[in-house]
Amino acid sequence: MPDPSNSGESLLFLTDENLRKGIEAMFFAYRGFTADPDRILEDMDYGRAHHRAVHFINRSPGTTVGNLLTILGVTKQSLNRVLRTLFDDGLVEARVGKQDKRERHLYLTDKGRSLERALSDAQRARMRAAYRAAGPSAVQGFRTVLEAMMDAEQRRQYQGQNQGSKEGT
Amino acid sequence: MPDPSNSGESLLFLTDENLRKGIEAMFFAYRGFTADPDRILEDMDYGRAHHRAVHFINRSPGTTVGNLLTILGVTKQSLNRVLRTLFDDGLVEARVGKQDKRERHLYLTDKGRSLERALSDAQRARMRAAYRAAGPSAVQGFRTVLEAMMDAEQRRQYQGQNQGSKEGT
DNA sequence: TTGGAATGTCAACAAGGCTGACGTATATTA
DNA sequence: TAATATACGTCAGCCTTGTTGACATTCCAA
Repeated sequence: MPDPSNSGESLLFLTDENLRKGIEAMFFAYRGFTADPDRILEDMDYGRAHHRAVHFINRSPGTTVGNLLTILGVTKQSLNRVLRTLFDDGLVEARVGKQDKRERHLYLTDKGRSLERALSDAQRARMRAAYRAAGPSAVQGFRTVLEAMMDAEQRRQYQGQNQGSKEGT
Repeated sequence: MPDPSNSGESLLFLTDENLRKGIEAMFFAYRGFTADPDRILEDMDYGRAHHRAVHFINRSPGTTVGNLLTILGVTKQSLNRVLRTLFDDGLVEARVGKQDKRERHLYLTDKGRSLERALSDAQRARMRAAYRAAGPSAVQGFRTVLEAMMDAEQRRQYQGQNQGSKEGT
């Protein structure tokens, strides 16, 4: 809660001009945000889609294909194309579920972990530089605004790992 | 400058875990950020690329094709495909430069302005809600971190409109 | 046992990136 | 003035990553 006491006083930060600035900040910053991993990826034969898959499999080892579909918000056909190349290249392995044998639980292999490491090192380096330059309280604000910008569904994914449907692994 | 006085004390905000959270926040928030305009666009035959073009032409009326290429960071072939449909549909018009007749200066038509308005209204509404929920100081931090996350080149575009090469219009 | 869920896969398509090559004004410079 | 460089457009072809639709398999649960 942002302090509703100053009604009319400092609502200046809601100016259209300020909002436009925020919009462009998102646009330009997102470019920077993806630039470093993109450079690494284009040397291999991978793209951003592979990065996302690898990231979330690393975050929640043993997650199912269905979970991943929900998080990434793409169709299974699209995800499957990406996963297949990751299987073929030995970066990800799928184990048939013990309880439910229809499910495939996804894990990074050593090779997969090492790619993940390379990608996230690069991305974290930029994030760390930005955090350091901005300072802790700015970071706090950064996270607060981004969180408020998400759809409710995404916010749940972001905050709780996941809660609604199924518990990964 | 973030206050270098607390060395070692509150550097906790630079944790890998915190950075990972920031990374995912960017990912999920960007989805929300583009969701509303995307919904409008898919009803017409346009995509995000059209949105970006329209946005920046609106921001800097009379900007040249070359300027737009720099800002958007795409190839002229890619931009041209988008611009052509915008011309054909009467959303954007190009005027031959007075000083340099090789240049085309881009302007939104009334129709273009009305699409731009619809798109940016939607996007601003979400941004406004996020800003309001987060409060002014969070917004300050949000902008600071995003700015620090940009490449130097993009930061120049973001801050000064543009300075290095050519003055738009 | 039967319906539906979870998954995989084939095929076709579209948007929007990219490269390379070429053409045409127009400007600038030697 | 002639040569070169710039701004822009366009044709052709390629790639990634998204989409829909259809269909098969396996398995859970009522």
